[in-house]
Amino acid sequence: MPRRAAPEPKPPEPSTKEQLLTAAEELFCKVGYEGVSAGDVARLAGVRKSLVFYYFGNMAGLFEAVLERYYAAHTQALTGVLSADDDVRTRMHGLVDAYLDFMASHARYASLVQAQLANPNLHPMVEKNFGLLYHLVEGALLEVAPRTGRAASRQLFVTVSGAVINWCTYAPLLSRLMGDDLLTGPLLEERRAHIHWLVGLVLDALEREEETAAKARPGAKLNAKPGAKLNAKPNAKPPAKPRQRAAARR
Amino acid sequence: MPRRAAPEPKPPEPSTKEQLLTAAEELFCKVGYEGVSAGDVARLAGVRKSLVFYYFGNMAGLFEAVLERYYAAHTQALTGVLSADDDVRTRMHGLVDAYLDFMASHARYASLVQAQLANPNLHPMVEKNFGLLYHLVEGALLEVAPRTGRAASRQLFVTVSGAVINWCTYAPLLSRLMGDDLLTGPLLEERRAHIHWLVGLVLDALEREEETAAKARPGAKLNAKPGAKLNAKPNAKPPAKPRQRAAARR
DNA sequence: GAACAACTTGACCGATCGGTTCATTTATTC
DNA sequence: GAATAAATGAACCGATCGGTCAAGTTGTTC
Repeated sequence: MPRRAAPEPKPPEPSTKEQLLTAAEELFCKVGYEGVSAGDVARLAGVRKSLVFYYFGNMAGLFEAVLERYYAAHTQALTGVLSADDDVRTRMHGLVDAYLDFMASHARYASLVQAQLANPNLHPMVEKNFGLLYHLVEGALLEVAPRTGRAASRQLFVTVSGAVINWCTYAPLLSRLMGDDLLTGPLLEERRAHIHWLVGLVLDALEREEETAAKARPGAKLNAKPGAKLNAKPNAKPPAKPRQRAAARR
Repeated sequence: MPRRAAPEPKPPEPSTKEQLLTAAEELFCKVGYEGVSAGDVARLAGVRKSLVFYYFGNMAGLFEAVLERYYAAHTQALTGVLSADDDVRTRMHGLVDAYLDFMASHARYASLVQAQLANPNLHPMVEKNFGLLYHLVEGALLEVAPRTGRAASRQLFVTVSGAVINWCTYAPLLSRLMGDDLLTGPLLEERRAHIHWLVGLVLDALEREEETAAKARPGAKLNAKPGAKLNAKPNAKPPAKPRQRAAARR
């Protein structure tokens, strides 16, 4: 049986380690960290249980390796959009597209991560990556949203990220209620349109509130962030640019 | 040691069964269904492990009993608001208040339920209760929202329910990032105001779309739901009535 | 082909798991 | 206070858990 492919460049067969990672990924996503045994993982990978400990030391090491693999893809999927120098509106719509595409294609992870986020003593790697995402997005939102109040940037973060991730975590259940798959085809596109619509409504309202606040304030007051302007038309469709990746998928 | 209070009306001390239920509730919420052993539950309740099986048969029975207890409170918390004959706007704002109050005070459950919802082979009791909530809320939303499209009632359901529940499931992590508790005090009230604001934005937009659609359609077209009107002023603050419970808390 | 490292196997360990069994205690009823 | 049923404690079971270990196989390098 072929089971090795260390430095040979020709046959890129998955190594035993990768097979274990893939099997662990599937099981962790299906039943959570607890509830998965080393024997389960090894059986699904078609190897012996002891190899789990040979490659990863213990179950926690295996879990970390799976998380590491996931967050590498996760970070790579979002960094481009978040670091672009477009205006906030474009960046937000781009983030929605990138985040939704990534979560829809890694839907099983969504449940795993959300279960971890709810865990009171969660893994430091999860906390680190979530905090990174939080500060990036909330920081971008601060350009157009106040720090506190009903439209606070932290509130928008939870709402928008939840709008993306909950669609994916509820997918197995909702697909049964709606009679079609939520993560591909028209229902995913409907979700995409919904979140873009919602983000547009919110940004429009923020722009209106900023305008009335500017009208009420005579001179140059020092409280609000200066020059924070949305440079796209109110509730216009998201610019065509970030849609290209979305159109490629599906 | 006092450990029984079957038909005696005088001392309402918690029975052993109730002590086990409470202990199980706490542990299930903390580490999920998997990851909790019968010995753990019994130890926390201060009784022997065999009593778990004496009262509940097996671990699955214990889990069902905990879920049953939870969904009874959950249903009772929402039925009043959902069955009221107020207009849709009032019902939606009332639902937000009731749901947010319930989830904030049962925050540990939020994680448990969300982890269950993400489970591909979830418990029938969870599916039943979620489906019930879905059909109730989505049905109410159908009075003002279309069945499909970017503003579909099903889309609004996921967005709004996620806006409530994610605040509670992310609470342990976000509280660390924000430096204050998310589930009590000003941050909870900020969340409440945010969701009400968001719901107002959405209902206003739906009203506007309905108006322009009615203008574009000359006679009495047969496609849309007739007489579906929001009978409150656009983006007015939610009526004072449903706030009383919210004001009573904290 | 000897030496070596990387990889793999299968047997094994103590601990804990869900669950059972049974004797004992407790409260209730007559 | 005897009888009875509910409630409880303690020991126990087979299975499985995470993890270890020594021996074996395989490919690489001289």
